[in-house]
Amino acid sequence: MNIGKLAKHSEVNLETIRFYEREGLLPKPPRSAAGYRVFPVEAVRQVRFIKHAKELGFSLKEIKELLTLRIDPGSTGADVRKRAKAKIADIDEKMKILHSMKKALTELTAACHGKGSISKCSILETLTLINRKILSLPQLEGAHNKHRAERTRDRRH
Amino acid sequence: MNIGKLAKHSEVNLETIRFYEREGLLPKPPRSAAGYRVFPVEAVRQVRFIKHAKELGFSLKEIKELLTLRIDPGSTGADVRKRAKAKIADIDEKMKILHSMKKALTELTAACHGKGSISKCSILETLTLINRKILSLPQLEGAHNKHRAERTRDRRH
DNA sequence: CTTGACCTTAGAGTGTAGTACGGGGTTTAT
DNA sequence: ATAAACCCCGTACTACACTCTAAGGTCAAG
Repeated sequence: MNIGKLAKHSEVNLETIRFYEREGLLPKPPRSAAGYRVFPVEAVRQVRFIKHAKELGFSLKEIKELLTLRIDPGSTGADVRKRAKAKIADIDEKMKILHSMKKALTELTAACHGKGSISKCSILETLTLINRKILSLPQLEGAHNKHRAERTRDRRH
Repeated sequence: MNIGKLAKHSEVNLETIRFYEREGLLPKPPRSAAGYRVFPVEAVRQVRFIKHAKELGFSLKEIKELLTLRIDPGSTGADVRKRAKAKIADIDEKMKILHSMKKALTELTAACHGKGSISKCSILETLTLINRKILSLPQLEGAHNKHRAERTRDRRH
């Protein structure tokens, strides 16, 4: 498969393939006699993986780390497991946040059901309720904060 | 709360707050007599929401859409529900992909457990197995495709 | 044996999302 | 009353991730 076909099948721009190759996210493919890149079928899967990971907010640097998770000279199985577990933790964190967003949106659709109170039809209202539980908003240590006399009266500009 | 405190509590750069305000992701806050922005406590939640959504690969444009999901003059409850449901579908899609990535990583750690075959200790190997099932890789319409004259210029992203 | 769709490279340009800088005014502590 | 630590605005700069252009070589069809 040459580069154009790979780009089409993995649904990215052709230049993106070359860019990923330069950046080390794709292995350098063998070349035909004329110098054309010749990709194996698996390349489609790999490009799609990169694409999906990007859509989930992973940077190319992180994705590269993910893709190079393997036993190389210098890394042990234990090391690979450790790094994989760190990535799994990242993923769990993302899932938790997605879950809370979904919950907020679901409650939003319920709240907005026809004749519900208008003021409840904002995701911010819902978030205020949901996030308090899920997104661990610390209490802003407000109580013992003396030097904040809120004296915003009369001062010329 | 003024801008510095908000930035600190929401764990973003101070300039980012001003940037979000300019971009319409944060409502313009009232000002003190001296012209200082005075934010309500809820602003912390909103900035954190933006931050989290970004980490999940939502663009600022999408986040703005999420934040403005509410009944305004010109949008009905049904409309809000429709848009919320579209966002929920986006979230479900992200969750599905996260799930497959997690599965790949989990199987990877299992495969690499000590004395497993070295060649199995690559996420790419695992992905090859997993994605076939989950990430709907179409069959590349067979090797019998000698003649493909279909024109497909450009893609939207 | 030409046409047009493919491929090559180097390098320039774009869009998104911040981040920093300069030159000033304000607030608070000593 | 002066310094430190805030804040204001506008503009400029950066990093990242592409995306395009220019100038040319390759390949299959007609």
